Amino acid sequence: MVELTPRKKLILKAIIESHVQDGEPVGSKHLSQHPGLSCSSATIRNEMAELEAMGLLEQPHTSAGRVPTELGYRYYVDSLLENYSTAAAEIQQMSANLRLKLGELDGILAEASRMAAALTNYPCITVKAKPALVSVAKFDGIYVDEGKFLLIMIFVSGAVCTKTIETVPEFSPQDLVTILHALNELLIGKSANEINLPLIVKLENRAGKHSALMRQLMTIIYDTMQEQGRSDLRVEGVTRLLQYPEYEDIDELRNMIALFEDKQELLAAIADGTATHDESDGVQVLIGSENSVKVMNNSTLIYRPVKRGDKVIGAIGVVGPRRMDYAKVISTIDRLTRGIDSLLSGEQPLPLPSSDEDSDT
Amino acid sequence: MVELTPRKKLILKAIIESHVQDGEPVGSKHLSQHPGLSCSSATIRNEMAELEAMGLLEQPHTSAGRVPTELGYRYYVDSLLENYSTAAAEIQQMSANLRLKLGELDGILAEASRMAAALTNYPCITVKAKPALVSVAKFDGIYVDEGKFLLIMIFVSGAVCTKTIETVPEFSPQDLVTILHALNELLIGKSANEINLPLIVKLENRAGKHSALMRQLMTIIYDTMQEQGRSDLRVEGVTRLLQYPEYEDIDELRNMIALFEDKQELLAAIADGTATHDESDGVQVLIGSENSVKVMNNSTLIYRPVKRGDKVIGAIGVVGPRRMDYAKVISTIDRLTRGIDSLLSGEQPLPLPSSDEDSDT
DNA sequence: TTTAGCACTCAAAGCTAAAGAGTGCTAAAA
DNA sequence: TTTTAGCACTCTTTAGCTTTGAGTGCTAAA
Repeated sequence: MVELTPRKKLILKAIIESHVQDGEPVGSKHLSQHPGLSCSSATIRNEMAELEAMGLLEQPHTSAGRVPTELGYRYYVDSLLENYSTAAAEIQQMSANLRLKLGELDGILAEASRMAAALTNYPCITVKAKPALVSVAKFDGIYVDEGKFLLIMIFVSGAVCTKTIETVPEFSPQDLVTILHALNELLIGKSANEINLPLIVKLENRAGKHSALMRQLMTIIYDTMQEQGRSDLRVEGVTRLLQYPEYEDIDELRNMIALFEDKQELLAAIADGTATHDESDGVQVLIGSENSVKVMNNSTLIYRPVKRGDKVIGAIGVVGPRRMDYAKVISTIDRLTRGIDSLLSGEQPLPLPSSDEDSDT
Repeated sequence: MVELTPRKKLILKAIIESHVQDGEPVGSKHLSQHPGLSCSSATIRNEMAELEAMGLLEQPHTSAGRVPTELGYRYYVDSLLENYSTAAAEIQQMSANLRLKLGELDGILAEASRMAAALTNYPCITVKAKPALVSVAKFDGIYVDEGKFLLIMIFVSGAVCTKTIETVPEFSPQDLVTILHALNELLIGKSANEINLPLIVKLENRAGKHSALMRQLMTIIYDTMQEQGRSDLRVEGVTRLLQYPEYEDIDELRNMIALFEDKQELLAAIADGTATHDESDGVQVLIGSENSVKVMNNSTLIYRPVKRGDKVIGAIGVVGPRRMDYAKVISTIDRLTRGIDSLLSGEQPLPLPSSDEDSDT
């Protein structure tokens, strides 16, 4: 993209910011009152015509003002948008909640999702990456009550899962020890699809009179392992879309929601974006058709991977209309995910880089 | 409500069922073709006029067909609706999932909610009642890894909660034993608001060099107890409302969603309904203004309490337009909640009463 | 290079007329 | 006494038409 003259930059920026605020096309007269632009509407019309010729603006129809194109937004995000900063206080306050959830990735992602949605006022999506390999490092158990115990699975990934199991009252603490012994001896290090019939039979034999319980446990363990191994995508706060006139058309809304429910496509879009766009470390901004999903041609997806050490273990992002408050969203996602990165790496305080004057909420 | 003549009953039923299906007002001509009604449209017009005089029907405007009033639906549900029955197979199949979640009330409700929403195609709400008293019966723990352990809280209600705690690597299994000892000695049987400063100080002293950890644990334990003690309302599948033309008006939809997000009002409505309506054991049907929430004047709320033994521990319900497939929804909620009742009481198989010819889906 | 002026375009809003669905009433038929 | 056919009437919906006004592009002068 060629350099623009300073005035063109100013005009483009003003148009985008005005449009982001009220969603209306921006006319030359309105723009001529912008402080910092001391020229007549006619001059601005000329400039706008040129910006349109470059593909940065467009008109919904001849007698309307200008609206940024996808390319316009892209230029804005890449070249015109500096020093975004969020209300650091908000994040800091909420990060306390995050730290409480430490140790459970699911919990962290869920909490972060809620935070991101609340801060940006757009629906938030979280992705949990598929772990390379799922197997249990250790089984443990706690006898709770007559015939009721807690099965604890500690995975090699460090994740911990617990399931409450209810069985017959005759089931004794000693029986639990026996069963845990068997599980630890035969299932450690096995992946879900290595659990085959001979293995199950062997385990049932070890369980003696509680072989029925053992079979039930196998189902539960198998399901839990499957669940651990699945990549997972969640959407939080879909209903926030209702606020934006872009989705007042009920069909647009329905399409979007169908997309959220399908999940596969969204996952693909994110994988896509991560692969193709610049350094896959920073915040990714996919505007309109830049992401491959047709339904999202009028929407923007902004997200950033979450890492533990240097391994990507998920992503957190936000979906909204193309007309989006990019500064705010990018900054929020950036802070939030960086905060999680460092939490996960064990650094204690959530870092709040640089000095912060709050942006508007 | 006075008895209607058989023909009037037939007409009312036909009108409601036709209207439920397509949402359009029903005209006399259309109705005269109904098999079972062998009279002219003029006769039907006379009957309809009388039904309207009784307050069972109304006209959106002079030149439109008739639409059931709230009272009309009420009469239909009370007097005209017999032998509803669901696709039993569907429920049976899904009940397997339910049984897997046994032991965690939250899990059961969540699963049931998903089932109800899927079966009826309306948003489903679940309520967890506020338990009379929350206190921990026993603390337990499992040392997972260097400085990482699982804290297990067994509540007197039988609920079990686990939290993964990450602390300093120096933290040894022996330290865990010490801490559990202290917790069990000082916190058993205490309710959340009995945890005061002297108690905390005592606990921190017991923790020795890990007093910071102990303080962190107190926060977590306190929060968990609070959470256990809260009554809780969740809504699943809000977006299903989009299917129904009643909510095509975006404001109607917004109001509804705001209602779901507020929760207090909905809780009140349910408490209300349980208190005022017939035997509080069966399925409750609150049509339009019968529930006190103004926003729901055009909607219906159908729910039934869930019990363990004879104690109400929650409720599961469905929200949709007044024009609702009452037969199907009532039957689904009834089966589902009865199934859960008996699961919770420890009876093994999910009972599927009576012979079932499937109704349409 | 900038600006004022002016003719032109086109969506949005309002207005009118025609179409159509459904009713209530009356009078005749069963 | 009940049912039915006929008819005038009401009122929404739809389509087409006009008006309004915002915003533009172009031209010519500053």
